[in-house]
Amino acid sequence: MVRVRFAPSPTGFLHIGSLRTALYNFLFARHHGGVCILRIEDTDRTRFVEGAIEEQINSLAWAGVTFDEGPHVGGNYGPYVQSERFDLYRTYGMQLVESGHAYYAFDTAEELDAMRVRQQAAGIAPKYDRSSMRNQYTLGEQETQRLLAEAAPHVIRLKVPLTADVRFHDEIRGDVVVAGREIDDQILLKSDGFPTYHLANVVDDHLMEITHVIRAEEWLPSTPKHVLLYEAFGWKAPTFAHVPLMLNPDRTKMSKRHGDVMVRDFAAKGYFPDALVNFVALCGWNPAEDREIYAMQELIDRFTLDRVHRAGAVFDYKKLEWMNAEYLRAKDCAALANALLPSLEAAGYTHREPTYVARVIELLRERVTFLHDITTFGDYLFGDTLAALDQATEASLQGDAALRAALAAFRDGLSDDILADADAFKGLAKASAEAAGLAMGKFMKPLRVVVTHRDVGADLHPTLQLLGAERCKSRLDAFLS
RNA sequence: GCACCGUUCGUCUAGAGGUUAGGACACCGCUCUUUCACAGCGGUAACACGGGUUCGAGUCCCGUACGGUGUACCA
Repeated sequence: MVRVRFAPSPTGFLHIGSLRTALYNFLFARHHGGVCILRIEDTDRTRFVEGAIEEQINSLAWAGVTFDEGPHVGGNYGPYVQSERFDLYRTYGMQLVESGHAYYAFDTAEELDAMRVRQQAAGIAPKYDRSSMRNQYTLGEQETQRLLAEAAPHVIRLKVPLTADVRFHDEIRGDVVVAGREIDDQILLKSDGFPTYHLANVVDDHLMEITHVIRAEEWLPSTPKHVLLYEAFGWKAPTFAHVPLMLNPDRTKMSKRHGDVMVRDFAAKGYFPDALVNFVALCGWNPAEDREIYAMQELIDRFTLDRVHRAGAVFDYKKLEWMNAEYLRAKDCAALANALLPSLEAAGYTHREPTYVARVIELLRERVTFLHDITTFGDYLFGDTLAALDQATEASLQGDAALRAALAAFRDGLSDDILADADAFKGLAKASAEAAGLAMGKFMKPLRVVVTHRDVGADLHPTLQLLGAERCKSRLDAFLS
């Protein structure tokens, strides 16, 4: 049985990169009929943000990523919040001390800083120096016990075997080998008693029977420590898969400075969740087909780890926009109308009967990226108070006698019957223009401007048809008067 | 600095020794459209570099360069 987990820390909103990691876990689990687990990694109390857990779960749910086990749904492997598993980590950490795989260290932050400064000055890699710092080995058993007895602040560190290489297989990157001498004696239990990520994730992944650890590439360098921990405990390590990072245009780790990066930002901007999921799924993975649009179930059917790309992927906002527009064009207009209704009401528009709104959407959606664009793009269809025309345009239109004559003739001939028939509409427009000695091009454009106060929009005939003869006439009258 | 990972059009990618190196976004044309868009058609544009291995290398090996990540009592 495949069991995977997405393990965010509650330090803020859900990052788009985290969404993708969660999505890959979700797709992998569903593809294999396995279990997808949400685990909260809140072992750093200083970075905890109130409400972040709920916020992240909401973003995930919005995107359609759901969990079979987690703090919000329960499960047989709980609790799913690490701070509620506090005692567990101490127990396992001590087990390692007893078996000789970990040890006590008493160094202060200042002493550690000094050590690093020394090492950098000497041109060597900053790494805990087990033989010169204040720890169980340098202090001796007696002194260690004495310090512990008087409750001196201390941490538990992993005793990394210096001689052997650590090797593991990554499903995406292949075999990875790191020399033991390169690996730091990582702190396992902090002086506040909380575990570090490294201890907690290994203990929990084992206890929760996680089979595949699918996480971001930034974890690759610390994976050897985790492998060492599994070995020290005598546990079988899960299969690792480190997915590539999502990048800024300058190829650094995706961050705020280059645009929106939080899932809620994308939602607020008007992206459809299925479009965002579709896009993000294809950012670093693809099923090798000549198509781009995939529904969630289609992603599930196709998702495999061996098709995850190895290099980081620059996040292309332009392509995301294109994809959102694709979804906008494909969705059911009645449903879209329902979704648009609240903002139409908020904007105070008068014409917002659902079937009418659906027809407006049908007419205009080919021209916009977001559903809410239609609110402003089609304002002349929803309301009868038109956007102000700029002075120069107004003046030149008003000053054109031939145009006024043509518009008047058009106005007089207009009826819903005429609008119901494309040929009849065209005939009327043509007759009106010609009678005033106007070329069609000199008539149709101004007609659009006068009726909609905009120079771009959908085809004029269906637009006027949607408006109805009455509303068209009153706008023409307003101009002519 | 050191460790690890990576490198195919501007971007996302296909490619698992023999391809005119394919698709998508973006960009540029043309067609359609009495507007803008959509759509259709067409175009510009890539195997980082150097050595091997091989009859043959984008594909395999080794270097180099460049980039990223990591290097915390953060995850």
